[in-house]
Amino acid sequence: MNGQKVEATAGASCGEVLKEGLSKKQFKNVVVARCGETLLDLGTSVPDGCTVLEGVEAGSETGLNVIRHSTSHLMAEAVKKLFPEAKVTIGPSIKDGFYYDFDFERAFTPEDLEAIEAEMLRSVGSDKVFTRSEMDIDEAKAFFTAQGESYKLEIMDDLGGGHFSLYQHGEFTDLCRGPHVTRTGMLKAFKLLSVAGAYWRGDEKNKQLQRIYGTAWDSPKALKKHLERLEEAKKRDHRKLGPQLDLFSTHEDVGGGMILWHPKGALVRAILEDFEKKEHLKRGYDLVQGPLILRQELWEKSGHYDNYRENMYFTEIDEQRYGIKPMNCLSHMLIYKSKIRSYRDLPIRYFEHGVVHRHEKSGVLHGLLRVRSFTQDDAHLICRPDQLQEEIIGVATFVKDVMELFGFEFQAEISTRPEKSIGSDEDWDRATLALENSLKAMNWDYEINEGDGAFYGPKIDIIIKDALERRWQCATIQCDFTLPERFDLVYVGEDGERHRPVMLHRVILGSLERFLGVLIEHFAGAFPVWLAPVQATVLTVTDSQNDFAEEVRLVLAAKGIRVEADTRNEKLGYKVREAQMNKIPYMLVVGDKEKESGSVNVRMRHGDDPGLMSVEEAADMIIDAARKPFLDGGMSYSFSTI
RNA sequence: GCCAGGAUAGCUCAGCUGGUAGAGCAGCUGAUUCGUAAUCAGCAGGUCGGGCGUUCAAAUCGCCUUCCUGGCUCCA
Repeated sequence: MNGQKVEATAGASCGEVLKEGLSKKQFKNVVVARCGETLLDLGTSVPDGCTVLEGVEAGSETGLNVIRHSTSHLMAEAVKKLFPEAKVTIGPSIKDGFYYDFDFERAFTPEDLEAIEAEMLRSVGSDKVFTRSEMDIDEAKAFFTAQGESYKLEIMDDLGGGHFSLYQHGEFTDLCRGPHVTRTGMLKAFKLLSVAGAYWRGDEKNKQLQRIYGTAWDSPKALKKHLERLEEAKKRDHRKLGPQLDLFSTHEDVGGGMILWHPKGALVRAILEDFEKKEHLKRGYDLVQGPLILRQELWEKSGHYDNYRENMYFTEIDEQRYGIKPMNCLSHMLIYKSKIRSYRDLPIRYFEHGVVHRHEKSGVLHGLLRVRSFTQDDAHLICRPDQLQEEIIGVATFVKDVMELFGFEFQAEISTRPEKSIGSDEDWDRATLALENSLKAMNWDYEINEGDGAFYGPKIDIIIKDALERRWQCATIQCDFTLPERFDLVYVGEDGERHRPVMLHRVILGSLERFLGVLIEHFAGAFPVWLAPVQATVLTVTDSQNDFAEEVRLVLAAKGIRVEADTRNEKLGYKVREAQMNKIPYMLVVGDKEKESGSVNVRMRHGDDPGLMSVEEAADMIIDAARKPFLDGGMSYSFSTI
């Protein structure tokens, strides 16, 4: 750890060696040892040939993983003690904590969790030692058969191999790779959080187990901080802030996954849509618009009927079946097909804010982030194969410009061919390569998700995170060589022959609903000035300034600023508080002094106080603030209600 | 869809083991004319998510259903 040299006697344990080489304080903080890439229990003897042995600190990422994993064993011990009939399955460490899945007849209740936690604390109090042992497969099988732990037998069959390691502390022994902390006394900062159903091996067809989630840290202080962070994130939750700021609501009678947009929320949407329409036109897209329902035959032809029928809404009238669109591509292709296209016409880029309906399973609905009716900023790019890469780069650049405008960090993932898919291997390879090359040309980092592509082609997904660090896909760029085939899209080439174009599906914000949900959390409801539904509010001190306030309001409104005047018979502090809670960027206070001099006293929502200025100056300041984010990115945009 | 938990006034919540509802804020009315996060007083507001049942009696117990929440599975 400190580069100290220690003469180790043969067969000495990692713990003994580290104790020698480290100060008492340092050693106390060590949970496991590391030799090269290998993690070792402190009780394990130093392996032959290991020349550099490091101590892994409790607070490090690796250290926390070990603590969380050990805490999951601690929990399993407590569960087995309280509920001996429960069968254990798996219990890994995860981000910020751990879980363990149990097969148990009855559901665990919140009271059970309390009891389990109390039992865990008792085990910590008796400071039991974690010991590792090894068994060959027959021995191990006999052991777990005797314990009645059938899931462990299944796991061993899966893993194969002749030897298994087991970890025991107190009465509880688990099949486990390790490593673990040395004593239960080292686990002192954890909390059980929730119970949830989880399928054995993540497969819907298997039995549903009960998963208990918990969080664990290296110190009570770190635990407390984490719990506070969760509280903080809850305050930013768009499901709380949205209705609070009067942006949207839902209603039981409307149905699950359906959003009602109130005036302020609808205004924010309108601004976003207006910005996007203008930006698309600048970047060589055409605006198009298709109908909400299309005949079922069309969905059969596209393959959606076969692949996604169970997620589509249908309706019938005059003995004609219609599908409510879950995607916008069909209309766009039919627009393309409305006349003969030359190679000179390509690329063609059709853009639409398309409202789509998808019957998402009831359990997945989640605020604005997963709904059944939403608007996509959808485009279809139809191009020659030689233009494919350039088009992908164009879209990726567009995505980057927009994400930077909002200040989002994002991750890119490429998804390759899934099992259930159509098209030739050659097409898939070519398209996947084009996606990869484009991201390389953009200098983006990306991960590869093998087999995660759409059934008709590979894709790039852009992932952003919500307040609780849950990941949501927004932008996506998908290659498609199936639909051009099925719909017989063609263009006439230089050679006078008919050729097959390539199609890209892509969205930038993705679902406007989802994007707004993430935006609300990202800004904690305090939208940037250009998006704020109300940009300024004029606050009077007493009603003798009401006339002047109305004058000020009219001056700003005439310049296109979204402004209100609060002339209610309330004290100034009351009005300031309310404006602040509504996250209105500018408060323009007018009292007798301001009325006299034709000025306003400006206060900003985060407490900044630019002070006294003329009405004109205030208007310019607001307009500049609204334009700034675009100028920074080399774009320009203004939304005006006049 | 599956497992679990929940729904009481516009909002946040109280209402013990059944005796047919209560607070604060918001709203309305009045007083107050006030300088940067809550002025005071009064008034009004709920078929306790919906339906069925048990009971002399249901917000409270049981069943069904809608919606929400935490996960799992899924996400063209």
